[in-house]
Amino acid sequence: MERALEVERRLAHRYSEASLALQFSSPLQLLVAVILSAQCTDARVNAVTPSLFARFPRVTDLARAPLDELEELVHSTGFYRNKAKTIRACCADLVARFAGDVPRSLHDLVSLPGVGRKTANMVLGNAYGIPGLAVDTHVKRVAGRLGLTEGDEAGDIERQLCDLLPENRWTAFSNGMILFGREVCTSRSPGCSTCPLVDVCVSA
DNA sequence: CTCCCGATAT
DNA sequence: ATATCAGGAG
Repeated sequence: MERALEVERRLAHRYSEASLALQFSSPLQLLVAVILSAQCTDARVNAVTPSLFARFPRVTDLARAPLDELEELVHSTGFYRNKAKTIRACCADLVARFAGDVPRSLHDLVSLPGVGRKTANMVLGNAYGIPGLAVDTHVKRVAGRLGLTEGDEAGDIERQLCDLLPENRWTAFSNGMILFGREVCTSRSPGCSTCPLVDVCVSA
């Protein structure tokens, strides 16, 4: 399947190597930002994280943060009760089991409350430079339309895509697919008229 | 499979 | 009005 490599090459040309719309300045901040990004735009997350991290700068602060205060700070991202609870529980777990550090393995990351494969791979790739291919709603949709993957299950799609690409391209690929899915191949409209991938797409 | 849930584009 | 948004837990 040469098409996957061609798609990756064009996405890499279109976007810078580690292009990510979420703002963060540490692995912990990225972890929290990705938890907040569930069913929410990155712009909305970026609007709340500065005040969140100003109020609770350290992992120990987040681990002991009053729930109602946390809920208020993340309210506009939706699912705010779950997210507040999850962030606090996750940070408490980081303190209890990992000396307050964000782990560098998929196994450990996924063991944290509120952290699934998508969040774990995002942190591995973008905070640590460890190969990780995050499959979110955009990657799932765009890869399916391009004809790179079959099926609808995220874990399945992750495996298929990882098989098609070298490890050192996994993170850039998923970052690029996500931005591309936001800008061009959106859920509402594939945008084929201005798509730079029409010639390698089975759905165009 | 359902629930969590506000903000935005269409 | 409604579909969708960098998901994960029970």
